[in-house]
Amino acid sequence: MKHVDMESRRKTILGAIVESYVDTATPVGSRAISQRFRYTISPATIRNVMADLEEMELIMQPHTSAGRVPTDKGYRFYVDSLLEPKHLTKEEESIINKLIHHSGNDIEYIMQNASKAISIMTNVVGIVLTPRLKRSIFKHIELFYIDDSKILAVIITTSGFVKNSIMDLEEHFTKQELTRITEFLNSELEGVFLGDIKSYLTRKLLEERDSFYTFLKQAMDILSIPGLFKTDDHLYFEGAACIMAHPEFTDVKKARLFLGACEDKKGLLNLLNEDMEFEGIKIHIGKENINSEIRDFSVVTCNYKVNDTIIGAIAAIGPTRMEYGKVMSVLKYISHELGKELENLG
Amino acid sequence: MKHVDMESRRKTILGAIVESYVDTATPVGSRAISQRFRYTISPATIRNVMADLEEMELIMQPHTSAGRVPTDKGYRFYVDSLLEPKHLTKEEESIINKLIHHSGNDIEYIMQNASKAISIMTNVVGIVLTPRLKRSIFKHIELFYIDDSKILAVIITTSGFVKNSIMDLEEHFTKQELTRITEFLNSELEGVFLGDIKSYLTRKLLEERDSFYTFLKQAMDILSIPGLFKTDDHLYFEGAACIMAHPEFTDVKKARLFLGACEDKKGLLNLLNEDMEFEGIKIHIGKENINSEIRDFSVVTCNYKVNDTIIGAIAAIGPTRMEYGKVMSVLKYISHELGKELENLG
DNA sequence: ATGTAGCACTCTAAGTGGTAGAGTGCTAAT
DNA sequence: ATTAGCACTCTACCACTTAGAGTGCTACAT
Repeated sequence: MKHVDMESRRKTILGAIVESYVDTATPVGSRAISQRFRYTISPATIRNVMADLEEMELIMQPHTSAGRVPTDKGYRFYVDSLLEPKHLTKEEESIINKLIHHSGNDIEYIMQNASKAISIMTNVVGIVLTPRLKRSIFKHIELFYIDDSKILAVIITTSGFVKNSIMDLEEHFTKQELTRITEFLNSELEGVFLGDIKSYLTRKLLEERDSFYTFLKQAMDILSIPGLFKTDDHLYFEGAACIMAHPEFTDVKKARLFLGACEDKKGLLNLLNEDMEFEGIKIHIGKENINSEIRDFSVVTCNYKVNDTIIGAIAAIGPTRMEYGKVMSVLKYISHELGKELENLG
Repeated sequence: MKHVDMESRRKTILGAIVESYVDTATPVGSRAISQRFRYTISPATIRNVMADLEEMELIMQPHTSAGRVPTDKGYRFYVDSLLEPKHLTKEEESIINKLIHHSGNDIEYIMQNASKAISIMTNVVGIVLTPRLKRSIFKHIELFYIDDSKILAVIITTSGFVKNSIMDLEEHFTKQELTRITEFLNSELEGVFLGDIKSYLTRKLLEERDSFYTFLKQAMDILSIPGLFKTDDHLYFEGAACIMAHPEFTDVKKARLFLGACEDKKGLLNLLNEDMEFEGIKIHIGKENINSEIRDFSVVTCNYKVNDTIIGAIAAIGPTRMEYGKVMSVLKYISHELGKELENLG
């Protein structure tokens, strides 16, 4: 038998174990792995390597005389060192394109179809986070007088999102004042991130201490209305029904836990908001998740951009036993297409 | 033993069977019912009645020597003839109030909490349909010039909802024209239902064939942009995790079916939109549902109103074995509170 | 040293048989 | 009309057995 670097063989075998387990969902035994290598390595040898891997806590046995199952740590190693990017086929890409690019101009519908696309392609639950307004760039604002105590503010971003919000004000503004404030804000804020507007104006306020002051103050009062820059923190979910086909959910308790994890909107929202900051794919495997609801499952996230600005995130959540490679490439592709579609909207 | 009208005793016993089954989820036997009546009726008598009820297809046996289970028809009879309105306790009302009235000004959040309230109070999945724009009354419109080919339209309704939509137009409008059209629409459309605007203007168009014609035509062109009056058809769901505690879902297949039913947004949307037309509670039990996805489950719906106009619907979906009385009163109460909350927003 | 065959051992999953108990329908008595 | 009694049926559960998959260890081959 060829002399192979031990370290590298361990890796290969770990990879084989992970892939086989992901595929079959049954603990994988030495024979099965040996077969995978066309019997170029005997089961006995593989058993030895497996014992090592088990010592390293990369795999474990559900019980004596069962095959091995990857641990969270095992998946982590696999994902970090062994995962090869998996390319989507033309057919797969075309399914995704159909879902994302033929959804009309309705953002709701696009988001829903994007999450559906994730779910269909990966067989786990797809999640899409609506574009974060704070990450969008100011283009235009209009303030309308509705009645004595109410103003409607409409903000348009460069990427074409529109946010409006009705505000109760104790202060009374005349139409002229509103027009002046509108004009001022439009000339002043062009190109500023919505999330930065407050600090931007505050800085301005400190610089200019002359007659301009009260005016600027008025503008700020209006803009500081809570909820004006708040995106509707909406998560789109798809695929809960089909994920129940996975053997891990034959036990209804696990199913409940999983649905609980999906309904923990706050936890997922936090995770997505955090991950969004960084470019590309992020993977959270089982106990790596801080959030207790999710600790039995894995979440893969990916941001999406509009005009090169990170503006939102998509994700997949499922059992730790998932096709990480496939999920990664699907998310990458979908985030890209979703970004393009949103650019066209704007 | 007292002589009791046969027909009425059948009813009483059917009621007892339904209630017992709803309560325990196990087929109910003659002994159990007899006990329910403090043994004033013997098990043997009850068996006779049960045989009758079975002949009438109101109850059935899962297998010989099991107790009886209500059929869809049985539930229907129960709901139509036996159900007594169940009042909510002060505590229950206060839980609901907390969820609905302390959600701030964020509609998203209110809707989500309303569906959560349904789910928590009834132990089945709660659904809330966003307010239908078409059922809202026009208050105000503003058209802005964004750039050469784009206009932003913002419509405000009397109930305080705001809808905006960016429109690509081939025709070019000057600012003056836009202002004139805006003014025209605002004076003309006050008090008209958004859903009626098109037919309203068309009628107008037929009446007035003079110089006004082109002007009116322009206005219509703008308003006929698809999606302008389209509500985001959004359904809020809550409670999928907790519903899995029901014994009907120990079989994962049933769980899958149920989640499938919940993900059939179109079907549910249709159902809610239809039911919305009629005042009050509507109940769809099992096979009464046309939609195949839902035929194993029951849906209870209730519209909600803002300023006496029906504007949306809420619902509960769960196994046919559900506490119909409780669900009805919870939906009634929540629809009322939700309406009030939305009025306050406007 | 490294790899492999053989073997005893362990544990699960699946099948079998037997029993208790819940529930029924029927009949005869009140 | 109602009910007590009884034979009958079916399930759920338990104990038991067995086949098979998989392991770890040891001794042997390279």
